[in-house]
Amino acid sequence: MPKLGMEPIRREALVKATIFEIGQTGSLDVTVSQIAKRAGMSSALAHHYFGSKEEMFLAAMRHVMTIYGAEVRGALCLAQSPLERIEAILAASFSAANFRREAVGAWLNFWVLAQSVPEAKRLLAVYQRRLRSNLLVGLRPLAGEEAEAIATGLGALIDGLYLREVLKSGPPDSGAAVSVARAYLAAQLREKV
Amino acid sequence: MPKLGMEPIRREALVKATIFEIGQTGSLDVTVSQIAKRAGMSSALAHHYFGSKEEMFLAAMRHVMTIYGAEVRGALCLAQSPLERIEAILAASFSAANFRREAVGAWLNFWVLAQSVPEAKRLLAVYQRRLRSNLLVGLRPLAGEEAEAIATGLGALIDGLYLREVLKSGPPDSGAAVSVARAYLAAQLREKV
DNA sequence: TTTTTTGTTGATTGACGCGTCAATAAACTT
DNA sequence: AAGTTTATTGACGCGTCAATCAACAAAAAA
Repeated sequence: MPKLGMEPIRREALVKATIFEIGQTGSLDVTVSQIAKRAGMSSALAHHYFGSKEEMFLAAMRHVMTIYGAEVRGALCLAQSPLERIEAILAASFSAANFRREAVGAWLNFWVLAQSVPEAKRLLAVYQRRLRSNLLVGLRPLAGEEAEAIATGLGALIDGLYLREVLKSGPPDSGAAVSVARAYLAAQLREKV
Repeated sequence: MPKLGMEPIRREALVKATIFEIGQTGSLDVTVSQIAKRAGMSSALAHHYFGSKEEMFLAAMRHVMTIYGAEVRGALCLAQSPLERIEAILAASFSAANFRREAVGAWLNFWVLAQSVPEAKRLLAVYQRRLRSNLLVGLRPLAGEEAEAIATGLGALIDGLYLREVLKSGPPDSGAAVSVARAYLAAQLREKV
């Protein structure tokens, strides 16, 4: 009994199922049938809405990055000072949400995907530019001309800390990651004076 | 025309071919036939020497990490001072060898593999402990008790910088990566005084 | 010399996956 | 009422792939 206007619903369900299955498997080795089943439809329908599996992956990637972007924006709008802005970004980057199996699987696999799929690389570049720009808004009042260099380091440090927390055995410790990032920042800023 | 003592030769050829193909494809989506062909033998022989594809991946991973370990050791034995030790590690981490397609593909995909294959996770943990320990030898004379914390940050920063250099479009700039790491170090050490 | 061990492969198996297509049916349009 | 668009799926073609096996070749051991 086909109801009209299913497209957005189906697409969203497929995107979420894609992310879930990637997280579950830990790799991009998921079948369209798996995804479709999880989303409650036939694989043919999945192909109807997204032309190919790759399109599903890219849509999932956009979704993950959109969510992360929204989290950061949400945290930023409460920030009152430059330092609070940076703290907000750190908190969002190491939030529990980002350490869920699905998010972890998504990020790690998107890094891999970026190697062979230009569009995936483009999306990652967008994410990095946004993060950098957000950091700079907070850093410029604190560090002036050195803000650029500090932002470069801090951005990389965030990714590296994330990677470490995610790959170590045992539950990730976001507090520790934030502390290290804070220490980096403190050292770089103190140098200013 | 079977010659004796082929096992080590075949295994090495397969390991190198595995790394090459992963780098070429940019993913773990390589077939045993591809690998075997590249290594100049039939896929059946590949299965004969390694029981399964996963074993090939793990052997390849060990190989990549062994190479990297050797590079670091080689650079370290020339180091005369604590600071030179750290510089040596940085140079090795961002060496041209590590930015080859094959090395990049290997590292990124091993991070993904670690999600689902415990042995892969274990190997990565070994690598991280070794890096940390190497850093500490250099850091302790310079930073005393704070060495541990600095090593944690520096280790993560190295991974993060590597990731950034690798994922950006255009050729990687190892000089830039080393500069950022050096700046981090300088800031953390100056704080001491 | 016979036997065993080691090296090697073509062919095969059994399974699985992506993407397509024809067919069905409900909802809108005219 | 007839036609069009949207939603939906079962079946399937065509290809792929990991792993196995039987069989053959050459060196080593007995």
